[in-house]
Order: sequence, then structure tokens, then C-alpha cells
Amino acid sequence: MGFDGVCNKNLVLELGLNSSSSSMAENNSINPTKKPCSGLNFEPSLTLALSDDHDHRKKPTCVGGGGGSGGGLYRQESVSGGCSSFSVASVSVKREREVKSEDSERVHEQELDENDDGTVNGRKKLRLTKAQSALLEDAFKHHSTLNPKQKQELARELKLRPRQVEVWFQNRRARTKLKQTEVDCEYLKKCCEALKEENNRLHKELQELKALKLSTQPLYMQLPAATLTMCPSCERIGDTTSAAKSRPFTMAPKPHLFNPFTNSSAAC
DNA sequence: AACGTCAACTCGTTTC
DNA sequence: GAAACGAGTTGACGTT
Repeated sequence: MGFDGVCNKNLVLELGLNSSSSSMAENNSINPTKKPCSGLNFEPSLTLALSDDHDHRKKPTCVGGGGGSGGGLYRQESVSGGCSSFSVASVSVKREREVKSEDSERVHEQELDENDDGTVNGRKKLRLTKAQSALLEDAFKHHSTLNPKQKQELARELKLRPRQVEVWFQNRRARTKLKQTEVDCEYLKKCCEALKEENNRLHKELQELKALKLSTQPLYMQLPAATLTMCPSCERIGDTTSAAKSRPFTMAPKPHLFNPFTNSSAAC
């Protein structure tokens, strides 16, 4: 198939040269991976913009990224909805996993364990059940973002915390964007290849036309244009090279063709 | 052991 | 200023 159907989004393709890698940060809406640039000062760039991008809160670039000490263990969510930051090292990880033998589906309890002092333990990485994932995917199909009410509703339905639903949607959007970027990248590669081929073809065609022109032109037409001048009245070709400057327009006259609009008698 | 996936994190930015 | 988001990161876990 042709690559016309590879991506049906409205892509704006821009080919150009970057003088430095910093220019790429100016429009970083699609740059999910930070890959080191080569040492070249000038390199070809492909700039892609999606005209139907819904993200109208674009920012110039994300400097430095996050970092963070990372998750991994579940932590108690504070009453206000934020995340607590109790010591991970102090947490005795207690994992409760229930394995359903019939379909090997893993089911994890969503309730948190409590210590003697009533604090809630973290636990090892949660894997959402297939049913939960399916429901989340279904919701994501309808809208990739959730309002607070939808979030609450979904969390209740899934027996998850709203924060977990929120995180899932954030990660899901990130995955979607990454996947789309990969698709776009493939599309642009194909575009680039096609343009290269077209460029080569046109170059060849140009060479052929030049060769054809040379073989069919009279001898004087094959001289460099800068060395030839033409008498405006008699249309004779003259050589203006230094050797011939003293005797311009001495070459053989143009074959006389009848021209009702010129008066050849007044020439030169 | 290496690698991939993914939930959950931090941080900076944007929007209201 | 709070909430929401994107980008980048972390670490547990599953797979090869």
C-alpha cells in the first residue's frame, strides 16, 4: 500500500536544517524521548505538527524532567488526596495476591493493610486486573481525560482510589502519545524516502534534458551564456570575451527567418 | 541477568 | 494558590 493511508491525521511536515539541537526544544510537543543529538552543527530536521492536537496547553519544554525518588511501593494517600511521604525503608511490604486458578487472572486486594499503630502499609506493585483494565480502557475510549465526577465514579466502580484512576489515565495518555509518535515517525521516514527517490528521479530527468538540449543546440548556443550577447536590433549573437571585444557581433548571422515585426534593414 | 512493562512518583508548567 | 497535566524517572514484577 502507499503511505497515503499510513496516517490519517492532519500532519504538517517540515523539512529543514537545525543549526543546533536547542532549536528542537522550541516546539517540543512531540518529543517523547530525549535522545542525544549527533555532534553535527547542521543536521536535517523533521518537524511534525498534528493539526488536530487537543493539547491546547502546550509548554515550551520540560526542563530537567522530574526525577523523583520513584514509586514502586504503595504509599498511603493523605486525606486531602495528596501522597504521603513516609519512609519506604520502614515499610514492611506485605503482599496479598490472590490467584484465580481457573483463568490465571491475578486479583489484588485494593484495601490497604494496617500496622499496629494504624498506619497503612505500602505494598508491592499493583497489577490491575483484566476487568479493571478493560473498564479503564473502555472509559479511555470515550474520553482520554476525566473530570472529577467521572474520576470519582470510575474509582468507585473499580474499587480504586481516584488518584489511581488519575494516574492510570495520565500513563495511558503518555502511552498513546508515544505510540502515535512512533507511527508518525514511521510515516515521516516513508515520506523522506519517497522524497529522496523523487529528488533523484528529477535530478536524472534534469541531466537527461540538459544532455538532450546540448545535442540539439547549434554550436554557438552551447557557449556559456555570459560570453554571448545579442544585438538588440539585428538579433545577432556576439562574443563578449576579451579576445573578441574589439569586434563584437562578428559571428555568423542568425539564419534569416521572415519576421514581419522587425525591420532588419535598420540593424547595426 | 537482561530486558520490557507499568503503576506511581517528582517537578515544572498551565489554567482557572 | 489549587488542580490538572505532561515529561521524565523509579522500582517491582513478569518474561525471555
